[in-house]
Amino acid sequence: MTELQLSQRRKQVLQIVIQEYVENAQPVGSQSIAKKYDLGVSAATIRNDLAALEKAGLLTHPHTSAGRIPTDGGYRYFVANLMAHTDLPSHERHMIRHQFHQARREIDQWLRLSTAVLAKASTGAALATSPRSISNRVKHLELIGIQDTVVLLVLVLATGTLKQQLITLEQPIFQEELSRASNQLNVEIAGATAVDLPEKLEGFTGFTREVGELVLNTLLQSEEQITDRVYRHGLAQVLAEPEFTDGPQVSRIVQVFEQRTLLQEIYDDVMELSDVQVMIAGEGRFGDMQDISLVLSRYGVPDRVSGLLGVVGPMRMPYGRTVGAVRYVATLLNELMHQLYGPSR
Amino acid sequence: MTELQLSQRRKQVLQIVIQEYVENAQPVGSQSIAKKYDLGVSAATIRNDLAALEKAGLLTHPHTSAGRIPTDGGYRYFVANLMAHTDLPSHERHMIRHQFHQARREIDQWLRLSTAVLAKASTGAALATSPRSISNRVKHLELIGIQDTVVLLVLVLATGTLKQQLITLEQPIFQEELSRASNQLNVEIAGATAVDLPEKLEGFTGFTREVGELVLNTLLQSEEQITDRVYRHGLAQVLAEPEFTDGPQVSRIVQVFEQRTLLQEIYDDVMELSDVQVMIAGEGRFGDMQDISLVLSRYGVPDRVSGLLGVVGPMRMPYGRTVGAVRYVATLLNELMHQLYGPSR
DNA sequence: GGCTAGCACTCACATCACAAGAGTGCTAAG
DNA sequence: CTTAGCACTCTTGTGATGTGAGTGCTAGCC
Repeated sequence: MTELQLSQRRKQVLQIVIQEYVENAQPVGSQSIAKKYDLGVSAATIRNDLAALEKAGLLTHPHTSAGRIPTDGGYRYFVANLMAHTDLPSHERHMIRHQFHQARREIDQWLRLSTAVLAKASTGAALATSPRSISNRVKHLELIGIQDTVVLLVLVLATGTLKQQLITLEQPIFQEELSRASNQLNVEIAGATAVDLPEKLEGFTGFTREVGELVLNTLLQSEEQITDRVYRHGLAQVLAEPEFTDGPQVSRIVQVFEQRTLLQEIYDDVMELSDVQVMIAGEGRFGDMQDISLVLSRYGVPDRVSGLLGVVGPMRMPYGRTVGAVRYVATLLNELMHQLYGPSR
Repeated sequence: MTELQLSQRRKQVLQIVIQEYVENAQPVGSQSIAKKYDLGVSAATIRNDLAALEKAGLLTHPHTSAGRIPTDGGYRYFVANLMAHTDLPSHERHMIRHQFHQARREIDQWLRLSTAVLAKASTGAALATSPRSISNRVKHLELIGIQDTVVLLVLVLATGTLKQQLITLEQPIFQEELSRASNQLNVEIAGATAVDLPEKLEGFTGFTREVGELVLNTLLQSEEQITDRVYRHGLAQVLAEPEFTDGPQVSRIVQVFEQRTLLQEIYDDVMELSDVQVMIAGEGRFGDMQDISLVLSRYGVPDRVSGLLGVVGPMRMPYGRTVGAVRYVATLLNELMHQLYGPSR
């Protein structure tokens, strides 16, 4: 976006329009601004400002004789230049931190809690993906007979993630045989990454080799796939917002909320930037996201694990507060994850 | 419900009203019935029948001069006495079976697929819980150091389910020590149930004992909690139904769909019966489920594992088809689970 | 040039009246 | 028990009409 030159007052007017509209979901007119805010100028002047802001593409009006509402461009300008960086109030922060420290020390719990907290702190619906490992290493594997011809392969990765995979056999294998295979493999492939693994497997044949290949596959998959799990919370809340009274709108946001593929696509974008990212109406790059905004952040430990965390809501959203909430929860998660996956080992 | 005595024709009329209303979501009047279906009687007669059915509490009309629509009682009568037990058409069955056999052999995959398939085969939104084990046994445990003072406890249950739990320590423990503890415990507690375990732990002290207690807790929890995971699919689809054009309706069904607690409550009910169960408008026992129906089934292996599977939708639902779909998917899951958790071991 | 006051104009929205139509309930007769 | 007939009810759609918020523009003022 080319940087727009706006007079101080016009910036202020834009800010007021957005603030009022976010609050009341009602187009805002020149008079109500003049009356409520003392800008030292008359309604007529504000009217000129509004017209100018509209010409600049930051506002529209739904019909000739209605007040102004922000366009997606208007929100973008606001977020980029005008938005007050509001952190969550400290008592909320403390409450959230407390909740996290009360939770059992499990990633699953943390992420569930994260979405719950985020949904509560924002007006939107919260999303989180389970963390994906970066250049993961095999730490340990275990083969466990479940049925005569069914074996469970449990794979522990260096990041502490578990992967499981069932193997069906042509003929029964005894537990001793399984143990032998797993011991062999454990010695050989401990610490291996997806890159190292293939050559380390060369010596093996038969069942052991087969298991090794499976390990490799799982490893590769865990790095490619965005995640095996998406946490969601608070859809009901966001559907209560006035913009979602008509059908098409509802199905749009529900689809954004439910579709894994979208997250998959957005993932890399968010990973590039370290700060919270605001995506308004799909930023033109993503499908049908009219009137829908995302506030997303990466979380995790650099070069070890990372996931996606954020809020889906209507474009008319309290961005300051939402960004603050997402940032805070992401920071908290970072801290917690750091304790686990910390500096090294 | 006390058994109602209805003439053959009145049953037929009820059936027609339900069928038409399910199809068109429009109140159905006496004339349209007389014209479309050849009952050998005139519209006036049908009018009398409709009035009688209304008196019996099976139908209502939204206002004086509209056609009739079924009440919840009407649907219940229909499901109990009139509904044709329609299995899914065989080509659909084959397609579904095919999809299942293509999926990787993992419970997670199966359940994900189940909800996708169910949503597609019904007009509702599909739900499934991950299976819960009944009187589970410990098969194997593993202690893995993640950080100096962070240990991951991996627990494999006899059913092949994995449980993980992080343990934070006061002071570092070396991997040898961990291995020693896990070996000891493995020997002692393999095959133990939540009932046996306490006495087996008596001999242990210190860290080993601590881990043992954790295992016990996890075991207990896995039998109490409904499940750690709920699979969902197809909310967008069900929200497209005409009954969900207004706000309160939407939030009702979204809540039913999202809330874990409801499933928790219903769980035991469904477990008692072996067949598919239809729950119309909460059957009076469950909260605010006006105009919402559930079609649920148990799945799993008797006395080993079991979970919940079903569809959430509007009361105006093609029950025959939906029941058929749920039953078929449940049967399929049963087969698959049987292969895993089969007769014994 | 920027600001202000005044004023005509526009357009959504609410209200009312009115007609059309679907469907009922009732009555009386077969 | 069934049927035909008919008055009655109530939703739905349409058009007319008024109201009001808000705009856009012009002319004058600092």
